[in-house]
Amino acid sequence: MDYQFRDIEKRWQKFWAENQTFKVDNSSAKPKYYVLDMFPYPSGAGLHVGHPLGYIASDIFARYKRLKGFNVLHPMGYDSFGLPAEQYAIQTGQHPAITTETNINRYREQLDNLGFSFDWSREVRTSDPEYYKWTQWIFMQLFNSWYNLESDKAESTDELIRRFENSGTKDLKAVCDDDVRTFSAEEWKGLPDSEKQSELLKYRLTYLRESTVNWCPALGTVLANDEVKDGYSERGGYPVEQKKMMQWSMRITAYADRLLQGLDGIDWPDPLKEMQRNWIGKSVGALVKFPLNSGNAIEVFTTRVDTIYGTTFLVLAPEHEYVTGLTTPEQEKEILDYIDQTKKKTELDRMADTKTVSGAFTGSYAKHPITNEPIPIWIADYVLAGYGTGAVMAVPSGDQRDWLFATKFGLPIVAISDGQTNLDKEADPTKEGTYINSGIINGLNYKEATTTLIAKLEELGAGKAKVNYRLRDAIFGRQRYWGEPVPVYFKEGLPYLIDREDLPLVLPEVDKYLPTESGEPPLGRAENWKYKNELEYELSTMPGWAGSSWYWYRYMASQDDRKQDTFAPAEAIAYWKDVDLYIGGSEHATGHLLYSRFWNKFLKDLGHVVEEEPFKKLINQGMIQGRSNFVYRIIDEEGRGTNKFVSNGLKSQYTTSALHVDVNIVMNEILDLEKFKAFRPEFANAEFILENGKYICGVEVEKMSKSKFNVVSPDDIIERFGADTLRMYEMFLGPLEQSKPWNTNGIEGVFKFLRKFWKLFHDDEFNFNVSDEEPSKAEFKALHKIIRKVEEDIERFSFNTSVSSFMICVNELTDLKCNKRKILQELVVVLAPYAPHITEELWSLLGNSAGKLSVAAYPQFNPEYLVENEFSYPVSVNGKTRMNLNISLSLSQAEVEELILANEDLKKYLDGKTTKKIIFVKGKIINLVV
RNA sequence: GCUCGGAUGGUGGAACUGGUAGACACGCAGGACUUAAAAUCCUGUUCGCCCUAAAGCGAGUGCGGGUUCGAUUCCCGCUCCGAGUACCA
Repeated sequence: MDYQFRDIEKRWQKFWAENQTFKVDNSSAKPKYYVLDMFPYPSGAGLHVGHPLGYIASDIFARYKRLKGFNVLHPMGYDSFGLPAEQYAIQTGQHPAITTETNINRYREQLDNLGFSFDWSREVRTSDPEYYKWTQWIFMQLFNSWYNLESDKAESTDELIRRFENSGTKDLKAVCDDDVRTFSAEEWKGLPDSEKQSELLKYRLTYLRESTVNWCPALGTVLANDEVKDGYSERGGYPVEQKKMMQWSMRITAYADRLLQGLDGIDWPDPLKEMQRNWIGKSVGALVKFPLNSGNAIEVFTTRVDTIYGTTFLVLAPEHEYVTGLTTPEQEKEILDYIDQTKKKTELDRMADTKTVSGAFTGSYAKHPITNEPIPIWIADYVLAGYGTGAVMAVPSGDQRDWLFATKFGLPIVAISDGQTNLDKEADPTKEGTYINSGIINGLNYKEATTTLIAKLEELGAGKAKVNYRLRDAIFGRQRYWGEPVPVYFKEGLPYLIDREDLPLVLPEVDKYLPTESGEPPLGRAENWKYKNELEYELSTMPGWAGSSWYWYRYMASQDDRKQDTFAPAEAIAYWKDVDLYIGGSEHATGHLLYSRFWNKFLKDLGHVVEEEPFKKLINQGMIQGRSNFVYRIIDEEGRGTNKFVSNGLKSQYTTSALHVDVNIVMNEILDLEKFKAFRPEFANAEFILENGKYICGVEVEKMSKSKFNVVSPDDIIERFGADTLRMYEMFLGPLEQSKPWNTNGIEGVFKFLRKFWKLFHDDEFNFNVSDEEPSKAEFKALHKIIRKVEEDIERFSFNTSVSSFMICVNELTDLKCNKRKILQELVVVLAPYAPHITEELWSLLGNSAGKLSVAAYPQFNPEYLVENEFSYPVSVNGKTRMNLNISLSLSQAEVEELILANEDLKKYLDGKTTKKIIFVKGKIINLVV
């Protein structure tokens, strides 16, 4: 029979499901390998052809590793809490759980059609109470932990309380809020319980605090920094403003340094690591206090404490809390005007306008901490309230922004190093040279000066070394419905954890998915929803990233394991350890991938998991963009659309308007006219101006979306060509990491390849016909070339080149008319990860036991079949290739040279010149230098 | 501005540590089979010049330089495209 892909694929998908072919055990004599995909949010639109790209790659890799003798964990699940289902619920009143369930079923069907080797018995859904029970449990662990800087890890708050009881805050080194109190053991013991609790909250790794947050009025919720892009919400694109609110936060800053350190040891793409480094934004410097007459001091952060003698003014952010107190009556109008002016600027204005220098003088002075000289205090919007201390010491000779400011306002610019040049034109931040005009550091170099100054400032009590991070603690509450309830209740205004036995705290039913009339989050609508029937629960839910920050551990728990009272049994974690290969998009660089590393480190500190980093190797698959097709409708003189359409190549002769046309009725830019008339019935009688008898469409790359008619569904492709073709074609498109527009042109090449492959096993009448004869040398060579090539390609994730190589191999075997079992059976195994259905079918036709292909042994590469004793050398003269010569590979350089110089054909290229030198690289090239 | 990535035929792309640039596939052109179409198969296909053809000559991997016997690959300078990020003190 001809290659009946529809029948073959359905049959094997059913077989795998019924036999649980890909179910994996938590113990095995084989080495483990964990291949993970970033799990999808099940959106209502279903999968388009771009989504499975990464899944196909990971599935090929997982199947390959199985053949290579690994026990492979390859699971899939759904990140099923999130905004779209809730927005839909607001519009329609339908419970998000129902929408989510429908979408998941649709996703599952589409994924199944692609023939993935997932172990579905381990599926997770973040919105399932049996799953989010453990998300809540982790939240409780964070609540009950603090970060001990001495041991450099998280520890239980019980331990902290014990310390307070024994020695108060003496010698305590902890990551905590700025406003913690110092107290003795006695003082601690004397505190009322409520004050103890409110003090402890300042140390907890998840805490409630009044802070400035990103508030999105349209979504009615706060957002984390990574959910805001250019002042708009990432989801929906609504404006975001700053607002002070009481909010749950995660003390991720405690892990800033470990998050940075950990990047060095993991195999991730460099751009992604760089993004995380920038996001964490570590800068090493010093905190310096400039005393005020009032007895207070202005604290600044600087990375260049060595330039302190060059400080000629201080600049505060307009929002700085001291501004009002420092403004003198004479300057009051100017300052108020300036603050007013900056307030009017939106975030976007401020970003766009970085050229204009502006500011205002407060009229007050601070004292230089070392020289005691008066330093004028200015305000300017180039200093940001949210970074460092919101104040800087301005050193115009060393910092370009300070230089511009000083030049504009006529403030002095003092050189501080003999290495500085051109100070009349610009600042010179050099660290070369020795210091001048710099008191105690005159004559010293950069390193000496820094050490000396820090020691001096510490002695004076005026400063200390300090590492500053750009990373902020992550806001953890969302004023939304469709998320995990926070397992917290309130008593006298203070938060307390619910009992562990009460987990999961199930999301209550509400009448509407909107805030209450008094502005409370939707959970405020739940009736009779009280802890122990009397105490208020927290009404915020957790953000989208909560459930995805630990999900890879839940996959380690088998269905049986999930009956136990743990998120994953210790033995399972000890066996699977971490993810060996993680494939997903780079858009999660500063969100999911950072939070996951944070929670992983935290769970490691508490001894629940074994590895410091969760994802050993990570690959970002490229985004598949849409590729839109257009038809051109001719516009008449009155500007109205006519019933005529002109082909792309002739459109310049007319006035036209471009209309999107469904890409699925266009092949190689040629429009199927009959299908077009069916697609747009109002143009059923349209006339078409053709070129060469064809209507050629225009092309543009855009985002894939329904409104642009450029969505290509995997279901349609599978119906026409089969899943094996789709899998191989997606790989064939180009390097995995590269973004590219989807283009179905060319898929037939892959389909033809699979048919050709099928034909190797069949005679002209399509009878199965495989011979047991001994293969020829050429046949062995073709096979072993592909064995080696595919192995090399998979190891370096170059899937597109292996598809080409398969084509070459099958072309060669077709030319050789090879139908030898010894060759074909091994080829079936090598191709199996890419095209699992057709290979399963042929594997069983070859008489092997059904379904065992996925654990067959990967063929052993034998280099002997590739040994050549002759090579056709390109012979070039002065680097220009002139001819090819077959020469035995056993000859020495001297023998080859002799042969070359004796060659008559070559003489005409030498043009009578003498050969100066012969370059001979064995098996590569011969080059004559004349 | 800074950081990172990229630029190769009509198209997607290949060339892994410097060694025959354009593999593989699409498209296109021509041909075979067929009453015809579809399917399949065969031939050609970087560009330019010369040419009935065979063959030959020249240019060629964004641009300009450099290193080298030899550069798509390494170095320096630039242009354009994409991503991230931003008065970060």
